Amino acid sequence: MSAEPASESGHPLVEQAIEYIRNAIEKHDLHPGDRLPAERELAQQLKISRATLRSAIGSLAAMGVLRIRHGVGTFVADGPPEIAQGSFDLLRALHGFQSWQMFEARTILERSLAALAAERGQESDFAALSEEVAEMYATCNDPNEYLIHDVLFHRLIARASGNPILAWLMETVVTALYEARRKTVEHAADLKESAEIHRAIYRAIRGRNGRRATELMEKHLKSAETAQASEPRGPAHGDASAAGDENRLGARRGREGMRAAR
Amino acid sequence: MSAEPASESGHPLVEQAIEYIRNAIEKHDLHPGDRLPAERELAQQLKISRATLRSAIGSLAAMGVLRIRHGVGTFVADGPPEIAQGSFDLLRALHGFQSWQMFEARTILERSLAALAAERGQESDFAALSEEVAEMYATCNDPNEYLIHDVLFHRLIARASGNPILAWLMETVVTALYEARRKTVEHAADLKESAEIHRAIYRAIRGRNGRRATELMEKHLKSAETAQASEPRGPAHGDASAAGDENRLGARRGREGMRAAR
DNA sequence: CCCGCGGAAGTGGTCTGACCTCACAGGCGG
DNA sequence: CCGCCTGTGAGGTCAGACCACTTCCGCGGG
Repeated sequence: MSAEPASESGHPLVEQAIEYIRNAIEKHDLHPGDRLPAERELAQQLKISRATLRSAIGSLAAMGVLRIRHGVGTFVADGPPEIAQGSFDLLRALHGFQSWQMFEARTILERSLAALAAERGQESDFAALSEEVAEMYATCNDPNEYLIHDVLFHRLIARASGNPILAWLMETVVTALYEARRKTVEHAADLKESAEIHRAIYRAIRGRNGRRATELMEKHLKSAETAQASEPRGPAHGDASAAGDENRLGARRGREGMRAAR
Repeated sequence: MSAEPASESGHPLVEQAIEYIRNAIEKHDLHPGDRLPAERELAQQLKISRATLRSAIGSLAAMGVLRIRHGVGTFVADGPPEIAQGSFDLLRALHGFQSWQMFEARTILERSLAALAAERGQESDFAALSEEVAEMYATCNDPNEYLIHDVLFHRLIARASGNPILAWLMETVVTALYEARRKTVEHAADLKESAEIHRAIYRAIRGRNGRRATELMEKHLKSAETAQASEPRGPAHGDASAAGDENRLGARRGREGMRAAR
């Protein structure tokens, strides 16, 4: 191992460019949501070709640090640290992550998240949680709709935990399971029962009973894993065309105007 | 209305290219360590320009899926999933991850890792662990050397846990703490004591005493955090609002700072 | 007066094809 | 036999042109 002196004027030009933007962000010259100068302009400023700058921007975008919008501009990522999901998928393929391993990781994370939420959750968190539970009861006849609230519920717990890092890790793992989950939920016999458990978890958290919240969460995920494991699991599924709706929850990032706290 | 640019599937060309490589990997047409065709060649195969292909490769490299070696070629990443490290650093800067949050995340992960290692570790794992402990004792007078074995020790536990996903998550978090850790260890008064704890953890794991391993690991990380926190280091940004609310939900409008530092 | 369509402006996306740098391997001379 | 040296082929950078997408503003019709 070495020290990677590539900090300032490293050799690869593209790395210098990355470093430049990186510094601008770390130095708070750029904040989440800000727009970068146009490529042509920035390239001229940095005295590098647009192609090179483009590589740098592309890499940062791949890392989830920047968000590029064709015809609009390049922005510093803000909102939910929804990142590296593609990365995780690839890693799974490369290193052969197993399904049970993902569930295990998820369980460990969510278990802790639940405990922390019980410990540090605010009233506002509880209120939001409660609302999601209600939504789940209301949609147990609509698997797809139900799943949305399910995901939201877990995400709210993560937020209530007060630890964005853990929340991010969970999100990363969960995202990889999302696809499969959608299929599982389709066949799920009783979403009603699932809603019950979520409600129990909610109550444990609101009651600041960390231990119980942990246990319930473990139980919940355990059954979820079992349910999914029993699925016939289609191997290849080239995903061809079908209905590629690609519904990414909460990914939409608008400007201040929108958003209904619903 | 003459001839369609022949863009059938996906939208952005670069994404198509990524998808192509991605599929090749997921379909096991490419395995870790393999070398991709030369850029010029591959570009011609995919019927896209080299620049576009280059973007795709760059993104995948940024995600840690590919490794580029100037003058040699582009390879599919193999070995240790050392990835997205830069990503995490940036995220930290972007979302203001706190030090205690990183420690908390790390503790939760390592605690579980230790328990799993105690449960599923193989003799070979124990042997390696034992060896690292010995090395730690042998190097307690050389902080930098000691740290290496320290890291190795934790990594071995992660491996012994049998869950590469958790191991990867831990690695991601730990990497971000590495820099700071190196400084902490410099001032560490008694690495001897630290070695003792590691040994205790090792014994608990080998004895398949998951609970004890968990407790010891927690204790160990707790003291590590304390040690680091006591460091004078830290500009201690007196960032206004001291009230416990680091969550900035306030929308920020298109500012556009950042000019060339020449 | 209001609505809507169309074009201008600006930004990212792609292409071309040339040239540079770096690694590596093999040849030639010492 | 060793070592410099050059050739080959890979990635890295560059320049400038053109395409595609968004947004916005103004003109004309309702």
